[in-house]
Amino acid sequence: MNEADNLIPPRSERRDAAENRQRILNAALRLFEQHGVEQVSMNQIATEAQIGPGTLYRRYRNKSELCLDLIKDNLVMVFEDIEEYLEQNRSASPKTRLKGILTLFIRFRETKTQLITGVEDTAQTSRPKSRTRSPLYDELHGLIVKQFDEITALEKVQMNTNSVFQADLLLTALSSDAYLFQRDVRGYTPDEIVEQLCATFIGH
Amino acid sequence: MNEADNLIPPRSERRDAAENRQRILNAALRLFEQHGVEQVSMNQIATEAQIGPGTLYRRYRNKSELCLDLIKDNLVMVFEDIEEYLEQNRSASPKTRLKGILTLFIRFRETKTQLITGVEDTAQTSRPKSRTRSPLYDELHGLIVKQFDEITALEKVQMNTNSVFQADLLLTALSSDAYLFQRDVRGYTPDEIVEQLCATFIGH
DNA sequence: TTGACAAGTGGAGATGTCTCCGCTTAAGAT
DNA sequence: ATCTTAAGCGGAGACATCTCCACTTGTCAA
Repeated sequence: MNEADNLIPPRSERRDAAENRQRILNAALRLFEQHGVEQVSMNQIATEAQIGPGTLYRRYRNKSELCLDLIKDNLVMVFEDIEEYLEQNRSASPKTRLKGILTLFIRFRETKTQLITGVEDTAQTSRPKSRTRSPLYDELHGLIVKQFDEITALEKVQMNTNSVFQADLLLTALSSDAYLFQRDVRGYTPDEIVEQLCATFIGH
Repeated sequence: MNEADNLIPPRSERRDAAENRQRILNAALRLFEQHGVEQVSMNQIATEAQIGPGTLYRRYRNKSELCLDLIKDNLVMVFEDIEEYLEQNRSASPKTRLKGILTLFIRFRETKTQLITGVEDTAQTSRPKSRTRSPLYDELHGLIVKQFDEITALEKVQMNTNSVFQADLLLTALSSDAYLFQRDVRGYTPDEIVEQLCATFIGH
């Protein structure tokens, strides 16, 4: 069960609905593990969960949302880890702390590569033009902006670069597309990618 | 007709095949203009061109390839423009030239936004895992790497950043996803984006 | 011309996404 | 217990991508 869900809606979930939710999650987990996230269709998940396609789509508008639900808990944990790290390294330089954040995030990324790619794949037909990013994106973005701002404040030199822009750029480098390209085609290890990113965004 | 095509294959195209190619291109152009690239399906294009779906897919494995064919000529022109620009600014600093390249490319990008997005959308089912990039990508990438290398050579300070990595990063910022996010959500103008990119990759 | 055959065609159909809507059922009110 | 009702269900079906393969047609050599 997902405790983060019942915070906003005061109305409780119907018992049968809750059961179906579990069936879906279990079925998806099973199929993803067996065949890989990309290879599994919403149809298969519905069949495996023994529900109709309509029921599946009522809860998750597409595979992307389903994947997100499957890593939501882990995502929350990562942010807690990062928060804790920042707590314990309050005295460290912002540059060090930024590197710490990146390392933590990429470590997580590596453990959930397939699901994260699944989350980002919103190649669906009915598009509300998701030009906008998720709240999760915004949270990580905010953390990074903060580090950039502290770096800028520390060094007298007035950077004429915008922290928000830089953070966006840094985060697109962590998207599945860009990240896996660097790792699998360019052949960098995760640590080397962190290294390169730090070198790019915070000189030497 | 597309003169760039007949360079490699010595075997000529059958007459009826050439005609169908034209029908496809014309139909696609018409429908794209009328409804927008995203809204048009391969089926619609086949119908409009009065050919079977199989014939369409024989020539273009997906909409992405079709879009690429539709801008290939323009793409070649952009590279010629860039080449010419570099020619005429041989004496300028590499930083200036890099900015020139970016400006030229983004200007082109703005004129073909929809088609470029269409090219990048490879959300198809049969994936040979297109982790690799196109030759077009590689060409632009090479140009940018060259500028970076010249910048590094000029300044005594040994950058511990890899030009290849930096060029990749710069180019992901020019992908539809990232670029349109900056333009439409963050609200930057094309020129401001160039400005930010320059500020990020080549200090002040 | 004609024959052979590679190249090309088209549409049926497998599979997938996603919606619509009539039917069912859990849950609070009476 | 029963009634009401909104939440939930599920499958038919619209529409999309993409493949397969029996059939057709240009093209080239003889």
